[in-house]
Amino acid sequence: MKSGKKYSLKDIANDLNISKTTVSLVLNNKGNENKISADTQKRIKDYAKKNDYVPNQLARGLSIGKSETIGLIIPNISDTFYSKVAGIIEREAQEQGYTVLFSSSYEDPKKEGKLIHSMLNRQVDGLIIASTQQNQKEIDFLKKEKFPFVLFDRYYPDKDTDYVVVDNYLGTKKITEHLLNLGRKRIGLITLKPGLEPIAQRLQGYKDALTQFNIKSEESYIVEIERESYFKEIENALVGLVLAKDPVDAIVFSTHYLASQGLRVLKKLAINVPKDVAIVSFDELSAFDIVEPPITSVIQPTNEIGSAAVKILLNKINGTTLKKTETRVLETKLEIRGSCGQL
Amino acid sequence: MKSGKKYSLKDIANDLNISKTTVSLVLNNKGNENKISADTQKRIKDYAKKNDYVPNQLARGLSIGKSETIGLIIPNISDTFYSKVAGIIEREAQEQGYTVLFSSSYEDPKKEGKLIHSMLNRQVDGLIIASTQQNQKEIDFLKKEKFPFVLFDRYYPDKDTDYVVVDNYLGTKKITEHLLNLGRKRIGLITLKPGLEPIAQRLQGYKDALTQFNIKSEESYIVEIERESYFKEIENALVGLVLAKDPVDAIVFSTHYLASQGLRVLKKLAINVPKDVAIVSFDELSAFDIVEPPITSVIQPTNEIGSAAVKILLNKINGTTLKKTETRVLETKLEIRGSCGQL
DNA sequence: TTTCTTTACTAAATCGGTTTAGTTATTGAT
DNA sequence: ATCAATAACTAAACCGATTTAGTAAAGAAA
Repeated sequence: MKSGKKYSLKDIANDLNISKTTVSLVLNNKGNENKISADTQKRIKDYAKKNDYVPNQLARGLSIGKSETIGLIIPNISDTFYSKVAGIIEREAQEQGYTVLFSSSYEDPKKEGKLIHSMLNRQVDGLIIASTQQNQKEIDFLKKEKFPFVLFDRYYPDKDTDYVVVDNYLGTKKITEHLLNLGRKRIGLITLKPGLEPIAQRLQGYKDALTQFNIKSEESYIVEIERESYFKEIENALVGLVLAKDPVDAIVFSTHYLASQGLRVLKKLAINVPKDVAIVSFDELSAFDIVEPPITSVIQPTNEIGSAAVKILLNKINGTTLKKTETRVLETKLEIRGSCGQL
Repeated sequence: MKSGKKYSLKDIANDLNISKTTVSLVLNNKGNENKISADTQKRIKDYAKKNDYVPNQLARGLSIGKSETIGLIIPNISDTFYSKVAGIIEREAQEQGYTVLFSSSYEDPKKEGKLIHSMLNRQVDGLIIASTQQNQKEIDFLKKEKFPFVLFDRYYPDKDTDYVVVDNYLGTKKITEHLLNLGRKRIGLITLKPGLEPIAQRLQGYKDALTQFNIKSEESYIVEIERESYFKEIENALVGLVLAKDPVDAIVFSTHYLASQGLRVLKKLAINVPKDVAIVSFDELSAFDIVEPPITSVIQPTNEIGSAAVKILLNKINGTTLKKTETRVLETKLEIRGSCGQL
C-alpha cells in the first residue's frame, strides 16, 4: 500500500477483500454485464486510480493470446518515404488500439530475417514489411503459419501475398513520356542494380515509354548503380551520360536520393539543368520544389499506402475479410516543376 | 506435432518426454552449466529447430519482469530530425537486444500522456521522450516510480531528469553572429510561439548575439507563429518583415520547416535571397545544400543525440551508473552556404 | 557394504492477467 | 412455506515462459 512497488490486480483484490475476478471484470468495464454492484465498482475503480494501477499488457497479452501490437519492418526509418509511411501506419494503428514496434533492416536480408523472428517472438499480431526481397524462406514461413502480414513498397511478385504498392511501371512511364513530349530524345536512366521489384518495374516503364515513341533504348544510356555506394558512383554515371560523345539530353532518376545526389553532382560539374540536361525523379523529397531547378517528379501517395497497409492487415488479423489475399496498386502523381525546362 | 498450432516449451517437453525445466534451460543455453547431457541438449535443440519453435516473449517478459523493449515517444516520426534520431535509437537499441515501440504525440500533451501510460502498460523497460513539455504530471509520475526514462530535444528545465539536448542557445547565437559578421544589421527572427524550451533558448541566443554587437533587438523584428498553421502564417510574417517601411536585411528561422517554407514564400514573393534578405536556419533538411540559394544552417548532431539517449537510458535500466541523473548538451555545427551572400 | 558426490534431470511455484463454471444470499411467485 | 430466479460475487484453471528447491541413479571413497 505504501511502498514503491507496482500494483497488480491481486494487490487490489487483497487490499479490498474482493476477488481478482471481480477486479478484473470491473477494470475492463465488464462490471455491469456481470452484475457487479455499483458500489463495488466504484470502490475498485477509485482504489485503482488512487494507486496508479497500471495493467500489465504482457500478462494480458499472454492470457488473451494477442499483444495488440503490430510490427513494422522497413529498410530505413530515416528515409523520408519510409518515415512518412511509418507515421501514417502508426497513426492508424493507434486509432485501432494497436501499438507499433519498428525496426530497420538496412537492406540486409539476414537482418530482416532476424527481425521477422524477433517480432514473432514478441508476439506481434501482424507484420507490415517493406522487404529486401531476399527472404523467400521467411515469407513462406509466415504464409505456412498463416501469420497475418502485408508487404508494401517491395513485394514478392511470384508469391501470393497481401501487399500494397505503387504503380512503379506507370510512374516512370509517365515521367519518361513527359520528357518525350517536351521533345527530349536521348533519355538516360540512372537507377539501381536489379533485385527489387519496384526497380525492375521502373526500368520497364522507362523502356516502354521510349518504345512507344519509337525510340530504341540505348543500353549505354541505362546505368545501374550499387545502392550502398550511390553517393560516389553517381558522379561517374553522370559524367558518362552527360559528357559523352553522344550525350543524353535528359535523365530519369529512379529514386529521390539518386535524383538529389544527381542534382548535387550536376551542379558541381557546372552542367546546366534543364538547358544541358533535363532531369526527373521517381519519388521526391519535400524540398524538391525549392531546389534549383525544382525537380519534376512523380510522387507516391504515402498516406494511402500507409492506411491501406494497416487496413488490410487489420482485416487479416480480425478475420474480417473473406478474400484470401488482398492487394492494392496505387497511382503515382506527376508533379511538373522546372527541371525539364518547359516552364 | 502436425497441426498449424504454435509450439510451446510444454509441447516440446511433452513430445520429448522431458521436463519443461530442462527444455527451458537448454534453449537458453544454460544446458552446460546445469549439467544437461550433450545428447539431451542436442535432441531438444534439433526438435525445437525442426518445429520452428518461437519462444513467447510475453511469457518470458512476464516471468523475468522485463520486456526488453524501450518506448520512444516523439512529436512526429515523419519529421526528418526525429526520424533520423529514431533511426539511430533503434539501431543502438537493437544492438543491445532491445526492440523499440514508437508513437507520435503530434504535439498533443493529452496524447503524449496517454502514450506514456500505454507504454508503461506494455511494460517497456524504459522510455525516450521528446516531450511536448506540457506533461509535468506524467514526468513527476515517472520520477516518483523511479521509472527509467530520458528526455531529448525537449526537456523540463526545472525538473531534475536525465536528458540529452543540443545547445540551442549557442546555435542561434552562432548563426546570428554569422549574419552580423557579414554586415547585416536589421535581423529578423521567425520562430514559434513560446512553450518549448529549445525555442526559448533559440530566441535568447538570437537576442544575445544582437546585444553583443550593440544592436538593440526590435520587438517588431521578432515574429512568433503558431506551429499548427505555420504554413499559412509565414507569408504574413515575411511580408511584415521584408516589405515593411524599415525592412530587415536578414532572417533567422528557428526550425528547418520554417526555413524551407520561408524560402518557398520568398520565392513566390519574388524576393531575392540573399540580395534582398539573407536567411539562415536552425537545423536543416537534407536538401538544404541544393535549394536555391543553399541555406546556411546550424546542424544538429542527430547521431550523437540518438546514441547518447540510448546509452543513458540503458545505464539507468541496468543500474550501471552511479549518477543520479545524467545530462548531455551537444554542440551544433555551423554549415555555411549561399543564403547569406558571402559566397 | 555403506555413505558421499556428482550427474542428470524434474515438480511446482511464480509472473499478472482472463475466463469458465460455480456458489451463496436474497427476492418474488405460488 | 417452498422453490425458482436473480444478484453479487469467487475459486481455480490457464496463457507460456523462468527458477528454486529438490530427487533418483550412478560412481567414488571409506
